[in-house]
Parts: sequence; structure tokens; C-alpha cells
Amino acid sequence: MDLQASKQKFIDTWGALGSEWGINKSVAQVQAVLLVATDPLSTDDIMAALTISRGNANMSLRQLMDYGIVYKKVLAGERKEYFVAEKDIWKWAIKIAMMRKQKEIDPVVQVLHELKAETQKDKSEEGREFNHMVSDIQAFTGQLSTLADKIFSSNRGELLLKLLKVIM
Amino acid sequence: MDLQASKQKFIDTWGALGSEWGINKSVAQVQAVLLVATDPLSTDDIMAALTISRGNANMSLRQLMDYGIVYKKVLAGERKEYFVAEKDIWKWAIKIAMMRKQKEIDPVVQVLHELKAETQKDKSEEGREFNHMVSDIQAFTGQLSTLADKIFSSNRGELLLKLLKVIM
DNA sequence: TTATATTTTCAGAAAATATTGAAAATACGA
DNA sequence: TCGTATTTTCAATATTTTCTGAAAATATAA
Repeated sequence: MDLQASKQKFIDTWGALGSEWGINKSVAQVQAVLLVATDPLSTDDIMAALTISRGNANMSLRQLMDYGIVYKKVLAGERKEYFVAEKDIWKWAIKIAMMRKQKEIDPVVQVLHELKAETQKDKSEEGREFNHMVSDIQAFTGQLSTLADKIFSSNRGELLLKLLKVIM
Repeated sequence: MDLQASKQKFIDTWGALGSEWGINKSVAQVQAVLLVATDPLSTDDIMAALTISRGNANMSLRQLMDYGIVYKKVLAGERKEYFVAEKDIWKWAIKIAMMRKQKEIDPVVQVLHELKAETQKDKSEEGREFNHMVSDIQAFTGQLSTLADKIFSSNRGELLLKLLKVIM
């Protein structure tokens, strides 16, 4: 397998992984193309590399920039916009995890908290049972959420990983 | 809000959370219905509770049983099968995480490993760059993967969580 | 064994999601 | 300013995923 084939395999694998994690396939592939590129790429380059439409390329790039893991790069004397990918995997693992946590976990923790409060004074057997179950889940997700915040704020992620390897 | 409304809200919230994490909405809702139930439920009970088809109820239940977070319960003198949900959140957090890791992460780690090996001896600037990038990602995902295995095997998850709270 | 209850399967329908492509908006140089 | 290159938007279309419902398979009781 030559280098180009290896790169292609990486792009495909990355796209498949993205799909499984609820990240749009095109978005994941665009990131992959930028990761394997040696130079900044334009929208047209990406359209050509993945044979996707301009609209798709544009929206995927925008999403990656929203995530903060792809940057615009101005090339001197060029009117087009060029893009490069953040290559530090820790940076994007943390950014994406934080964003997803905020969007997906935090609202659930909030609802669980409300349900817990609302059923607090229900003294029926059924009410106490429900309250107990919700409390358990709330405690668990709440702990995970707090832990995630601590890991993500301040770049202690890498440190943490090393630490864990020692502990376990 | 009365108890029934609270339960309904829980079911809806749980379904929404599931969708966002790539778990089918029906599957998540079936688990929720079983979690809030006071007694074992039959397929018909679940169909009625969520107004879903028999096929959907059956497949969702099967998937939850495959995950190992819903059990069959035989009721004396009853011909129908009844189901109950595992209520220990640690048990299913670990089971689901393990399963998803195995299905989604491990193959990627494997491909990355192969790509790393294949490009090891490419001495061109481009080849070295690609190899370096793949190696970084592979090291990161490999570490996470190993860490996850350690946490999941043996029920050290809860312990770990307590430990982290002290450390951080 | 036969009749009946229950579960499973799966082709097709419906719903949700992703993608295209061309028009509109914007940015830039002359 | 105008003309052109480039980017953005979004309605229409294509694709993927989920769900239904009825037929087939299986289990149970008599």
C-alpha cells in the first residue's frame, strides 16, 4: 500500500468512526482530508478530494471551525480562503467532548434534578421508588459532569491520563 | 406535576438523550418505561405505554437484553414473557460503554496501528509527516482504550470516581 | 397431536438526516 | 462605483435509519 492509499484509508476510517459517534460523515472526512494534507486546502480542493458538493464542503468546514478544530489560513496574494486542521489531538478531544457534554448531558442533569425535587415529597411507595431511581441516576450523571468539567477546564487531561496509568 | 407526569417526562428525556448518543429512541424509551415501572412488564404493556408496534417493542427489548441491562422475568402461571430493567446505573454505564468501545473504537485503533506500521519506512517528508500524525492519534486512542479496559474490568469504576474527586 | 398463544422476522412505508446545486449574498480588486 | 470571484444559503432530492404490521416460526396447554 502506497502513501496515497494509506491516506485514503485513513480518511475512510475516520469518516466511519465519525458516523458511529453521531458526527456527520462528511464533517469527519473533511477533517481527515485536512489532517493528511501537507498544505492548507481551499473549499475547491476539498470538494475535489471527497467529490462532495460546494454546499456540503462549506457547511462541514464551518462546523469544524465552530468546534474550533479547523482554522482559516490566509495565503498571501490569494483571494480564496484556505483551511488547516488542528493537529494536537488533545485540543480537539477536549473541545468536542466539552461541547457535546454541554449540549447533551447538562440539560438531562437539569431535568433529573427537577424530577428529583418534584417527587421529593411524594410519600407513596411508588413515589419513593421513582424518586430513589431518579436520584441515583442524577447522582451518577452529576458526578460525571462535574468530573468532566474539572478535567476539561485547565489542560489537566494529559496529566490525568499519566496519573491514571500509575494508579491502576 | 403529578407522579405520572414526572414519569412521562423522564421517559421523554431519556429517549432524547439516547438519540443524541446514537442509541435508538425507542430502545432508550423502552428502558425508561421499565425503569419507572413498579412491576415486570410484558411486550404488550410496553407497546401500550409507548404506542409502538410489536416489532419495534420486540427488537428494542432484544437489544436491551443483548446489552445485558434488561432481564426476562418469568411470572408464575403466566405464558407471556415479562421484563425488568437493571436499576444499578454503574452496571449499565459500564456495559454500554464497553460494548460501544469494542464495536467502535477498537477497530479504529487497529486500522491506525496498521497505517502506522505501513508508513513506518516511508522516508519522504510527506510520509514522515503522515506517519507522525497517525502515530499521535494512535497513541491517544490506544491509551484511552487501555484505560477504559482497566476501568471496566473489575468494578473499579465507582472507586475510581471517588479517587478522582480527592485528587482533583 | 391439534389448537391457540406468543414471539420473531422482515419487506415495505414512513420519518429523519444528509447532500446537492443553483440562486442570493458578500468580498475584493480595479 | 462596477464587475467578478468567492462564499453562503436553502429548497429540492437522495440516502439512511427507523418503524410498522402481518406472516412465519415457535412454544405451550389440552
